[in-house]
Amino acid sequence: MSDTTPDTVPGHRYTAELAGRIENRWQDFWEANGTYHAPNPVGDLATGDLPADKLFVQDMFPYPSGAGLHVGHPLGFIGTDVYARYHRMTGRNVLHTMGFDAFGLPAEQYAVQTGQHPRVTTEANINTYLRQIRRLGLGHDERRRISTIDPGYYKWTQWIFLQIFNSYYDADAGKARPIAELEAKFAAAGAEFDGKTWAELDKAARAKVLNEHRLVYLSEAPVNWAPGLGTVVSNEEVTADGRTERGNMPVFRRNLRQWMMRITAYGDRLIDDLDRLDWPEKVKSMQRNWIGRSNGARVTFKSSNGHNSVDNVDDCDITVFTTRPDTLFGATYMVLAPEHSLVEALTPAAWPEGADERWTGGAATPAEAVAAYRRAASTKSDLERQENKKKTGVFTGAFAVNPVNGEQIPVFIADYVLAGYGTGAIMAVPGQDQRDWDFATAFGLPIIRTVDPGEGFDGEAFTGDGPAINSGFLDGMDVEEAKKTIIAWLEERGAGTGTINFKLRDWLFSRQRYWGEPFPIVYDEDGTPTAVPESMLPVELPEVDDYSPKTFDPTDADSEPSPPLSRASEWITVELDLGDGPKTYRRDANTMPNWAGSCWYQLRYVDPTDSERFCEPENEAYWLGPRADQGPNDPGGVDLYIGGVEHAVLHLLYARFWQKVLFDLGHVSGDEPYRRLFNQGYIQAFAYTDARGVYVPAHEVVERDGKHFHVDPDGGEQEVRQEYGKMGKSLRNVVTPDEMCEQYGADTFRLYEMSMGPMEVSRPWATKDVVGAQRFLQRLWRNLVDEETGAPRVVEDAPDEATLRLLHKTIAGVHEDYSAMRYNTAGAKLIELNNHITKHFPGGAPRVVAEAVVPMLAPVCPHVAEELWQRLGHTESLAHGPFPTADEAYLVEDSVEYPIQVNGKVRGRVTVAASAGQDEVKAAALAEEKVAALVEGKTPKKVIVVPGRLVNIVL
RNA sequence: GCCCCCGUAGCCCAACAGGCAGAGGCAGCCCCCUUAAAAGGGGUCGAGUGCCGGUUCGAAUCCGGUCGGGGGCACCA
Repeated sequence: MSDTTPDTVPGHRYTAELAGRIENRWQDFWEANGTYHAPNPVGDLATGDLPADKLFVQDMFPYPSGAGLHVGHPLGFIGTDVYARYHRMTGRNVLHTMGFDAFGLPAEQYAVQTGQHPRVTTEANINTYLRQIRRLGLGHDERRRISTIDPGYYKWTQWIFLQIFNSYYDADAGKARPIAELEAKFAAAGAEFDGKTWAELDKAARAKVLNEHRLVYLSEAPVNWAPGLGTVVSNEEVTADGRTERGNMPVFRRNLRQWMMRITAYGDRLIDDLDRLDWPEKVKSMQRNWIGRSNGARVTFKSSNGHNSVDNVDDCDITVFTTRPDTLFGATYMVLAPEHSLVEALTPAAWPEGADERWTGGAATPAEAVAAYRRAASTKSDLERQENKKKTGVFTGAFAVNPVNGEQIPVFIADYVLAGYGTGAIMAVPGQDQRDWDFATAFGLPIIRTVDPGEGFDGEAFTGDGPAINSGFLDGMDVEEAKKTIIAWLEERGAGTGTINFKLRDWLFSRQRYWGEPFPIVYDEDGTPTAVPESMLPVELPEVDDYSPKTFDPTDADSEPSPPLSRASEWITVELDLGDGPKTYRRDANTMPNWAGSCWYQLRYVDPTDSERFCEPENEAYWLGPRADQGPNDPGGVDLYIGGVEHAVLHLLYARFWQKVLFDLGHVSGDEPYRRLFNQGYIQAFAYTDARGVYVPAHEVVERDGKHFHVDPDGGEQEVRQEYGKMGKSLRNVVTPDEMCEQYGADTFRLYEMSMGPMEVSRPWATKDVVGAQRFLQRLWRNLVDEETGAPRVVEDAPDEATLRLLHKTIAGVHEDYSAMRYNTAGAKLIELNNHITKHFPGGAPRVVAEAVVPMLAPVCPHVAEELWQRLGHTESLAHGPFPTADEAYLVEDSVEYPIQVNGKVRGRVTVAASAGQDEVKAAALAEEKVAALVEGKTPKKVIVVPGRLVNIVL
């Protein structure tokens, strides 16, 4: 390291130590001068001229974790910064900043452990984070920093919640509307609700009706209950193996009264509008997959059973969703999910005559069999239910009527049918569905093929296309035609309808935690939820003694959530006058999920100080509105949004949903939040385990002959095993940006990260490679500054033609690379140019070259670029340019060297004037010595001249 | 099981739209500087593009198959 031999290093060499001084100085300068302040059209931040050409660049909202940053975290931040700086230098008004998504579980859990208020630890973490990112020289508009835990911010999160609460989805118009309009419609149209008109309903009854239509509503549906966390979580937060994404706790389906957001109303638009977005295909397909739209039909099967146990016989009809209504003639039995609400009503008192032993599970009555099966299913976690692919189930004792042929078919319950998808019930067609085939085989149920699988088919269920058979009036039709025909037939008879089904379910929006936004909702004595008036926002979090929700044994499925806010007795009851005079209300004790704050933060970045509105319309339209230059279908949104792919369905789906509601209600001008999305790759790292499987510090490992050895500080050495993956404390392979800044400087670190590969690619961290970036900056520095004296060493003479050509080629290439986020190749071009300077100008760089190369370096290495710019004699910061432009005159070559291929192999080269026509090139190629020898009087079959590229002679 | 992405020097990566496989960095090697060493300087070596086949005058690039790696979804009716 440089500090070991200070006496031999020239005083003005670009060492880590000098870089550190330069970086500090410029960070202070930028901050003091508001260098990165981007003016708004109106309001507090309307400072300075407003360029028409703007760019909004955004990083995904970071959570300020207590662990601090490792070198992987800033990759995306530096990428957006380079992009922002490049565009700022070319004259655009660039909005780039960073705030914090600061509510969340880790801070709360830490608070529970230490007894410290989560705000205290969160704010400390934010300060650490800010210190770390400041050191990297990110050009953020500091005035726009926001934090979701700030009451000035979450006031508006609550306000948006109320907008959604006070809306319904008008399916005919295909958009959200104020709930007041629906109320007026109900009042005017004389609509009836259980035989009463709107006017006849009392307040609570009206509220109940409206609750059924609101975009945020209270629901009693089954939710994901995680006893180990003491809270419910959304479907998106449950992993495929039925555990919580955070905390890895088992999740159980429980009927609990919870807030839901009606995101399903937007299913079509959320899918269709993906086509208008400039997003990675991968993310789009993940969203399509998650939303899971499928076309099919709902078909109702009448059931005459159940009247033994329940009075209302009509209620026993079973509606199923199917994507294959064409196979209805092959439906030989039905299956309900064990949790299906009709199960009890359907179940008769006794088994029908001769019920199969396999069907009854050996139980004396259907009720016993059903109860036993339901009990068994409910104690299984989702994972267990999925793992066991062997079909289980039990007969309910009931039958239903197949509407196409009047056949009585048995009704089962089985856990291979999911309660939450479709109607929670299916018609089983074993001939065309493998799952049904498996079940039918296990239970001895009939199998009827309704699609001809063709000669020689020896499989089980046939899911392909073919002519319908055994299907009455459908026989002979292909699947597509049969579907159309049967849907029309069903609709005519009122037995079914063509329909679209979504896998997407409504968004469970309440959590039983402390550290989140309180709901701006109170309940009256009837338990009717009412919005807190806007004037009373924000509803602030109360101080409490105990931040933890009541948690339970993680496997205790029967436990009940008990949110911490419910114990804040002072806060929970409140006296309000909501129009009926002062009354006592009870506050909602839930908090919003972590995703709430990040659903709309781009809007607040735009107008962070506005106290009247969440965002002024002029500012919103300028930064986020649709733009004519983006084509006719432009949805608007952030111009470049960079983050990891892990938020593909959670945050990105929720944020799109909120944006669409705000758009429908006229609060914003664009209907998508993020026009262009880009997923950066991850920085990964090697980790090493010794013979015991214990991780050893990665920096103490050396490689020899493809083997890895851990060199103990005491001198011992042992072979270790290499793993590749994440960087993390427990893997003992963390490298921090702070260390890199200390050892090399922030500019070197930035340059190294950007040159490791293209932005989207994941790559391994290699500390030993960082020195390459440092050497380049040292060489560049040395070409412009005398290492002994610190004086500039540029020469005023005009450079030669070849140098100018290279310079302008570099300028043109660097422009392209920066716009395409190919920072690795931009860096390589600058190194190439610098190598040229080193070789040809030992006395110092020509000024014209120096004054171009420094600004070109600035987006990646802003500090050293500012420093060099100043030393070249400039007094203005480089942040807003100038950025050099290429002179076309130097880009066109006078002459071109053509490689000459004979039968595809290069055999020689000729140099001809760039203006030469194809015939001249051809003639020159054939005249070339080695080529002529090969051709030797033969007449070539073909001579291909690719202008500017090569010549290929085919013999 | 289904879907998507990626395989180029020892390593990380370039190669516009099919047209000379190499821009850049690390490591290696040689030389210079140095009493010496180093993350100081200069230079140099290095792969025929995972594998098989096809299309083409010409393939890293397009197509089919195959192997390897990564990711997403997964009883969604």
